[in-house]
Amino acid sequence: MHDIRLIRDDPEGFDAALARRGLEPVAAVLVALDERRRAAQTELQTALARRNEASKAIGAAKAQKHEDEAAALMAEVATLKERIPALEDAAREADTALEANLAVIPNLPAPDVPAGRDEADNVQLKIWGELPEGDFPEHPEFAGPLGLDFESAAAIAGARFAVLKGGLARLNRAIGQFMLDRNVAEWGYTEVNPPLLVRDAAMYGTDKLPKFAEDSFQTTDGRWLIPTAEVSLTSLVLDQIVSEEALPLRFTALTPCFRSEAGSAGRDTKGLIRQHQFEKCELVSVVPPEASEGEHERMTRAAESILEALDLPYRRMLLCAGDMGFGARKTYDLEVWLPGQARYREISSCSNCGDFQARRMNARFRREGGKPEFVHTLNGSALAVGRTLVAVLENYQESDGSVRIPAALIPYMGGLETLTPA
RNA sequence: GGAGAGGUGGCUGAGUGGUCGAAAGCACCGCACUCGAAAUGCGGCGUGCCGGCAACGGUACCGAGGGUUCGAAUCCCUCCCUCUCCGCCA
Repeated sequence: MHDIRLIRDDPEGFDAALARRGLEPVAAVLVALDERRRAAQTELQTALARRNEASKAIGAAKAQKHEDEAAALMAEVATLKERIPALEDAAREADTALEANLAVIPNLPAPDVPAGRDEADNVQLKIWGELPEGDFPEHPEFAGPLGLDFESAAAIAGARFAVLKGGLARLNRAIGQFMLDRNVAEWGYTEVNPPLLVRDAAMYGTDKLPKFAEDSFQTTDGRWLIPTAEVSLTSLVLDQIVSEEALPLRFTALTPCFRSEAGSAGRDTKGLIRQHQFEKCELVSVVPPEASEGEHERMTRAAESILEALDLPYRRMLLCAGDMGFGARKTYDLEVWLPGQARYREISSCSNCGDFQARRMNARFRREGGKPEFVHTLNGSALAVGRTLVAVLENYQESDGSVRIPAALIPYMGGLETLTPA
């Protein structure tokens, strides 16, 4: 959510920043809505002020038994009363219109984010690890005998679900546990076990509503299945004023995530890359404004360090303005090398949202003796478990159909060093 | 699921429909006293929005949304949440 006052002060700058995302100018419309809103509010407040003043006078007149005076004032207020409901409606309507228009405008890109339309304009910032040489099969081609079962999943739940069995199921669990432990022990995040079903307010605050309702699943009682633990974790500060000393807040959670994948029909239909349900280990940081850039680097390093610990080749991409998510002002994507596809695929996305989400959810902090200020929020995956499983399978596969277990995961596998086909 | 109680400022907790943004206490800040501190005394101490260079003024907010009234923290309705007891349940 944007601060209308900033748009009012610099409409050209606002539109210029939106243009870097490839969006049309909207400042003029917003400023006009804001002028209408303020005019309506001022008119309403003037009427209310007179009503309040007269009502007090009525009380005073009655106390002194000046019934004629009271009756005259009551007649005046009666005429005001006819106007006030219409003024209230106008003010509320103008307010709602501005709010609705603001709520669907994405965050502005940070100054150091490159302009661009889509992923073709993203910038590779670093590359890590050695790529394996040769041709390798994709995981669906060899993971069946290891316990990957799409047929059962289709029968039970439909397309874009998977059943993992035996050692593969354990490997998936090992990956998640490993990540969660690292985020806590190495990077100081607080482990959280959050609700997976949330209210509208949590979805709205983390900018999943109103624009992306069709991307998530909703329960019959109106709650939402979280599309990412970012929603639950960031909402821990919803409507809060935290003390400055409490910051930074760093939360991590390993949760299932649910996505309808509306609009991705035909994409990634094979394998575990794009599922309706997957696990992800999420990082969320809540910091003072001046700390968010540094925190963004730190968070991204936390995610990278997991790939390094698993010895998975990856690269870090700086997303261009047009490829960033709705709430982000700057995003790094980590892309892991998948030998089966012979390309890098997104496995983590770390975003600095600035005060964009904080405004939507009214999340603030107070400096010593100061007024409340909006916090900055950040979120990142460290990492997506399902895609990490794919990366491990494809990078650690052997020609005999077995898969070696990365050294860091062996303790989590009860000492098992290799997955062998059934 | 059934029955009941309740949601007031950072916290505790008052509040007969009018002068209530709201007593009092705690916490916090400033000042006085003190060599310093404690204790004590005095003063201050919510947030959003609108207007204003500012001082300041207006308005809204006592869980949320409606309603009654000249006027609502207070009366009425709906919803949300918390707690207690019973039932059910991993």
